[in-house]
Amino acid sequence: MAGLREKQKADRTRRILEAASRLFRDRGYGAIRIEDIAQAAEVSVGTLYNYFTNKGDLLLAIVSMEVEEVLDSGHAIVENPPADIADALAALIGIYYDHSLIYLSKEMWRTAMALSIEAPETPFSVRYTELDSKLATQVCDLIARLQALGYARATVDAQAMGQVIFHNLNQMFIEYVKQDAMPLATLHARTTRQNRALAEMLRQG
Amino acid sequence: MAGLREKQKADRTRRILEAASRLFRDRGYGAIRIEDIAQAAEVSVGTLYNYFTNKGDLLLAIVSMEVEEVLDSGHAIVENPPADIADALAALIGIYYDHSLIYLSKEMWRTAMALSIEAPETPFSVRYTELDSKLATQVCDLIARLQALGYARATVDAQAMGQVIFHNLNQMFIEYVKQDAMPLATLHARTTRQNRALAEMLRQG
DNA sequence: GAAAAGAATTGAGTTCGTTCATTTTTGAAG
DNA sequence: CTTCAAAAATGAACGAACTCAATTCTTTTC
Repeated sequence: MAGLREKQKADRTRRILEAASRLFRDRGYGAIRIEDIAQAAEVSVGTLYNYFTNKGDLLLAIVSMEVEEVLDSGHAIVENPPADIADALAALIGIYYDHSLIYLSKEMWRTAMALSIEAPETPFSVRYTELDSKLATQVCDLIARLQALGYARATVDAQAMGQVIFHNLNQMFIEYVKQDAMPLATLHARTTRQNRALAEMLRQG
Repeated sequence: MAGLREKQKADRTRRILEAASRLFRDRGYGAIRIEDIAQAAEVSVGTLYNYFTNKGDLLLAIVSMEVEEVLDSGHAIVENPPADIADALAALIGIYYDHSLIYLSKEMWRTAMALSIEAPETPFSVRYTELDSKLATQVCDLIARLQALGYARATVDAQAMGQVIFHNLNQMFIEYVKQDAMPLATLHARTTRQNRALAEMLRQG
């Protein structure tokens, strides 16, 4: 099972991902050539293409790892949400937004989101879209949980509202990464205003 | 004012836009080379680059014309909206969605939206983002109008809600163009469900 | 342990978007 | 009408992503 071939394959994958991750972050996705990554990972250009379908898919593999972490972190909030709807949304969205720029630059996010729209059939584009869909489900789960706990009106369509809230926070994040000058605080402030409007309507009573 | 130089410039711009529009639509954005467009428009490759910063910006110029039309059409709905909130939203969004594939293919939309995220500083990317922002404002105006007419609760933040609704319909449209197989009817059905949930909470009483 | 099969690596070659030094065209001045 | 300067057009050259025929490395078989 763990023959030489398997081991080498895993090792090369790791080296490529590490090299690409560091180079993209330090010098920018656009400034890095495939040859640079191949050299840093000590493989040939052709080999790199045996492991990832193209430059963009390599980026999406890196970004997907980040989204997986965020998805994990969000779980705790859904399990045990703050009693107020606005607070609960703020807590979950805070996790999403605050993790975002720890390992990835705005340019990397821009490129990744652009690619997931432009080339949605690529392996890691499919993966990224799946993860996005799971994030949406997580927001839906939060709304349902708030309803179950009696913090939100039970009559509203939790799934529909969860999707709306997720699509909004997603689009707000896109606007944020589109403007290099925009600070994270502005993103938080704007999203909070929108979620307050939604929370007021969702609240019991 | 209308010297030979001006006339030739306008004529070349028109020829380039027409050629690109037709070729992108008929054979796909990705399948068309800059040289193909230049040949069809009877200019050199270099000249094409004097008129548009790059291939993507040329596409965004074409898409922007489409968005301008949609924005115009939407105006009438805002001025004179149906009395029910869900109906009013359906009417406006129907205009947006139904116009979308008359002149543009899904691939063109995918590429255009991807580019507006990936390269937001390019001239027609800026233009496209402005138009998007005007569409958002149009939705906000509709909500405010419904409030003024007494069809929607006056206590909710019309601007925040308008943005949320717009971001949702935008994201739904992205999901639609990402899947070549998805019919327009599915997009309508899904969005209608979400808007129904929102409309119920927005309704007076 | 040698040999054959098959899997994976390699880098030179191809393609296409983009640039830029040169040439051509236009409009203004005398 | 001629001359000159500025604006615009041109296409050959460049750079980078991606491909593929030839080669090298693993594993399996006898």
